[in-house]
Amino acid sequence: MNTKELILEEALKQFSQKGYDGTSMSDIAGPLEISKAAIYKHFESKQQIFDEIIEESEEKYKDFFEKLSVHLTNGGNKKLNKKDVNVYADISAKGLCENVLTFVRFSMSDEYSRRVRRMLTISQFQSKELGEMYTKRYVEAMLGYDEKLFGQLIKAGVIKKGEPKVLAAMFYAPVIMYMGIWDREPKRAKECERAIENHVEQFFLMTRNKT
Amino acid sequence: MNTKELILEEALKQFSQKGYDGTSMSDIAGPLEISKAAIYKHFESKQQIFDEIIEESEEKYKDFFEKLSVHLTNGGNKKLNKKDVNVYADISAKGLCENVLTFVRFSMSDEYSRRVRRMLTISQFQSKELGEMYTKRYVEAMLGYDEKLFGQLIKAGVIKKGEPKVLAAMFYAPVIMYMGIWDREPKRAKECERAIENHVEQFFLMTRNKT
DNA sequence: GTCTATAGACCGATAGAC
DNA sequence: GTCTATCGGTCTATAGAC
Repeated sequence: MNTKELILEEALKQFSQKGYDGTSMSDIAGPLEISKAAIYKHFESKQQIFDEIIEESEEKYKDFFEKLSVHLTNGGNKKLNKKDVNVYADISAKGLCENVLTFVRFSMSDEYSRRVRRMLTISQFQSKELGEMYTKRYVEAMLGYDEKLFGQLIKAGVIKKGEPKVLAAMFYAPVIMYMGIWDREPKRAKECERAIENHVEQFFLMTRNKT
Repeated sequence: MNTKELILEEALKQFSQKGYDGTSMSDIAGPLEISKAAIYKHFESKQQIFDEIIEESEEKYKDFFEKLSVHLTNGGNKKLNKKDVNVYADISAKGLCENVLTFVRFSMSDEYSRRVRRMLTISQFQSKELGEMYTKRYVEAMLGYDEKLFGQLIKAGVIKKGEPKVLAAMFYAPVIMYMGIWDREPKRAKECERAIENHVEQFFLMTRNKT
């Protein structure tokens, strides 16, 4: 790994722990055992380091989310005959659960994801752009995905009637909530993981139509 | 208002916007048109200002939440005969809605509450204590309250069966989620308020037993 | 309890040698 | 592309006059 990438990695680590203002150039240079001056051969300013971290994370996030959403985009564009509906819908219901659990497990175990999320959490009020980015990434992306899928599941009669948007919030918001506790209090990781699994399971028991 | 209180007020304003490290003593002294040195006649250090804000907010928070929870503590200890159950439960269901909407409206319109919540949001990873305080105040307090009430509503047969804890999360987590968007993007206030009202309404349509 | 002045440390960023 | 040395500025906090 070259020096520039090492700087980005260390800066993210520091920013996510102590925030932008709480992190000095020495804090970044120190653990890498280089001088502050060396950093300025790779970046114009401290702000530029922050900006590049955000930019890089945006690309990685998009890649991850595209892969995660593959099933939906397939299903959404396909016209189904009546025989297919139940099979497809059943897969979608299971897919929804697996999907959100995959998202949670990756988001909470991957150190890079955790650091970016922490950094954005403590920087969300720094600018309009960062606030909007936070909402899009950690709220609306999954919420919009779930909303579409719930729309399909309702049509297919797999789950009881309801507004897809409300259902999506009832399904996904508790997941965000427990991830927040998990981030703030890592010792409660197991408890939060179980709570999320239990929530996902109970949600489908409660909303699923008996057939 | 005396100088010490003015300093606490201005410091909270600054901390909630720019964070602890992003706020200097000059930032606090400037708007009050006093010198930095004057602040040190009232506080030993910048950290002490922060600590006193937290301490003061804890008291105010407890007072507010006690008042909000009055109905529950009455109902929880009272033994009800069968005739009372339906009346009481119906009041509780309405009370739950009114309760959470009162909480939301106050939390989002009161400038002091907004500032404390913003400050804690961007400080939640600074220490174990602040992280735990955030969870208790903005997640577990209401969640625990709702859980107890859902337990009663299930017993009374007002709403369909389900784990009270899961129901409480499905009810309250979307509220937190929309409050988060509201805080980050104030121009979406109306949209978030409507979303919360709609969620609360739909939730009871979906979970209520037909009698 | 307020001020001006300043100590002393640290900040982000640069100059110039190698 | 790394270093040492340093610049100009800001930081928290204090000293001492009024």
